[in-house]
Amino acid sequence: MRISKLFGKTLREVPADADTVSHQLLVRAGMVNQLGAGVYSYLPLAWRVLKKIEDIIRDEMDKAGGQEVNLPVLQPLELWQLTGRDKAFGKSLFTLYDRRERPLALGPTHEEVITQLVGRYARSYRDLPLLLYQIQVKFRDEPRPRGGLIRVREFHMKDLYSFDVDEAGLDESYRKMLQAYQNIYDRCGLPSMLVEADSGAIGGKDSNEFMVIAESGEDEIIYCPDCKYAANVDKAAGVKGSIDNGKPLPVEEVATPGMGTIEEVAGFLKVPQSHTLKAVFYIADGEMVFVVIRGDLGVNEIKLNNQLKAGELRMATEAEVIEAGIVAGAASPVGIKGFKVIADDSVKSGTNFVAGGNKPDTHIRNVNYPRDFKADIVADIAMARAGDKCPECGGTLASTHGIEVGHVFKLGTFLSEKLGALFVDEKGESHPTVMGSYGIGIGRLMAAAIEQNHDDKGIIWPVPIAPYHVYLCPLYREGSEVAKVTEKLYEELEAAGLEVLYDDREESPGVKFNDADLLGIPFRVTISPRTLQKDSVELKKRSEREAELVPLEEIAAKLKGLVEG
RNA sequence: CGGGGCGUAGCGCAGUCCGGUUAGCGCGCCGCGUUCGGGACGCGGAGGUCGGCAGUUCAAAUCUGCCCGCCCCGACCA
Repeated sequence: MRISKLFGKTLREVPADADTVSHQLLVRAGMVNQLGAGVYSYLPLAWRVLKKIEDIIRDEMDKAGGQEVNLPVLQPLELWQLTGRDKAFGKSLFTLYDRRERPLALGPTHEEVITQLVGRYARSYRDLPLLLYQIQVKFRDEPRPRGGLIRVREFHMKDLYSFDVDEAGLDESYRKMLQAYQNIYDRCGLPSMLVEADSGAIGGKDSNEFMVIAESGEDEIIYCPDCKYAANVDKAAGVKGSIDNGKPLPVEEVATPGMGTIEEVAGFLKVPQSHTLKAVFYIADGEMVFVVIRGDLGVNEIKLNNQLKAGELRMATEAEVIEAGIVAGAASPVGIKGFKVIADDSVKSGTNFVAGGNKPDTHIRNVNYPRDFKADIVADIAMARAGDKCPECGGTLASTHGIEVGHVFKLGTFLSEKLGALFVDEKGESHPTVMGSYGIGIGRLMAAAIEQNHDDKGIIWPVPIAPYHVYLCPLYREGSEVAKVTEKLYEELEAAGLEVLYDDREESPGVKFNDADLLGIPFRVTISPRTLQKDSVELKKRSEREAELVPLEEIAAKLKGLVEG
């Protein structure tokens, strides 16, 4: 490809509304253009990268036994109402009406469609297992698109769905997909991390995410440096450690004038925050919920809602708390009545806690569970943090940030039951298929690759997903052979099967080199009167500082070797 | 949806507070010439509903109201 003909233009200045590195570089390189919030056009260079990623994914899906299909984006809303997931997705579901006023959704994912489809065709255990996938556009009306391609409203996704006769089959399909995903990230040159995850709106039981570690990542990951344990903070279960406060003592009221927050109370009474219990209030589907947790810990709302299973969960406002007759600043589970009480299991981690007195300016010492208060539910609802102990090996947990580039779910049978994806077993009995679902965001993967591979000059593409292999860069001089030799070399390289971006513009060397760096093509070949004096060209890897001179007749073979790695 | 910021040429910005000539600057773009190993230079040129609508005024990019869009921080997810 000759740059003079390439659609797209590099920018010298950083676009004002991009502050994520990958976003800035994609725009500066002339690869993407924003149309609206979370909606982008992909120019030729970006599209080549996306296609390369897709090809790698396709290859791995096919190797794992997947069959590619293509499902409708336009889906009757009715189908979503059948599974109740129209509510789970809520406003993220793009809906529209056809000319007969019938409601439709733009597919945010395709479980409903494919489950119904499989129910029609796979009627026997002999038809299973099935692994069906597609690479196609998805629509999600995200509350807040951000970070360029990191989080968008229209995006390309590979989604695969597995259908098995039983749990053991699902486990096997799931295992195959984990391996295939690992292969995909490896082949894209991206180090990925497998973490435990919450299943969110998709639903289901086990769930894992693949993360690419990056500063700009939206997700916090809690992991153990000593073993394999790693989980999204939404899901992570840190061991909280116990608080040794001696044998349970009788409760004792203490005056705490003006002390409202845990910090103030603990400081005033000269006890660590971990020796206190705090009360936090939520509204779950309109009902006040009283949450108790050790003073040094934070509530993980996702874990909390996994206990409550509320449609809408939010913190109560101060007004709501007061209206409920709760003494803000000194609220306590001790003696409280008329609320659903959920306690974090940290209430069992020690003795003789300080808790609120349910009277203004009053706290109580020596509160012990379950002697002094009861809870409707006691479960882990705390936010795990670095420094907690690993639930697997007891090591000390650490935390980092990551970009979620893949998410897999063991769905089970709740969708196949609702949508009638049933099969008949050897005995002639009918059962719902056991499902799994597996997604990779293609554009996000590209953005993650840039986040992971760049420097202050631009992108540094891993070879397998680079838009072109070679940046052919002649430095013209009147009366020299450069133009002629370059044209010949261009043909030779292309004939050798290399993908060449040929900078045939009459620009100064600085402009060409800077564009080469910005675009991040892995190998730059410079031809100038100087190199031709030695019948050579200059070869520079984008990932390295130094260049080397390579004889003209060897360069094609050399590049071929480098690209094929 | 809550909080913060922004909207003037393809991109980056000034001008707006304090209304007043043909609305500027840099980059990029077009033409000619000189340059050429890390974003060269000269000369000439094209390009703008000042986000939109309404209002105030002799006069609005500038003041007022309403609306729209975009970015960032929080609750959601590939």
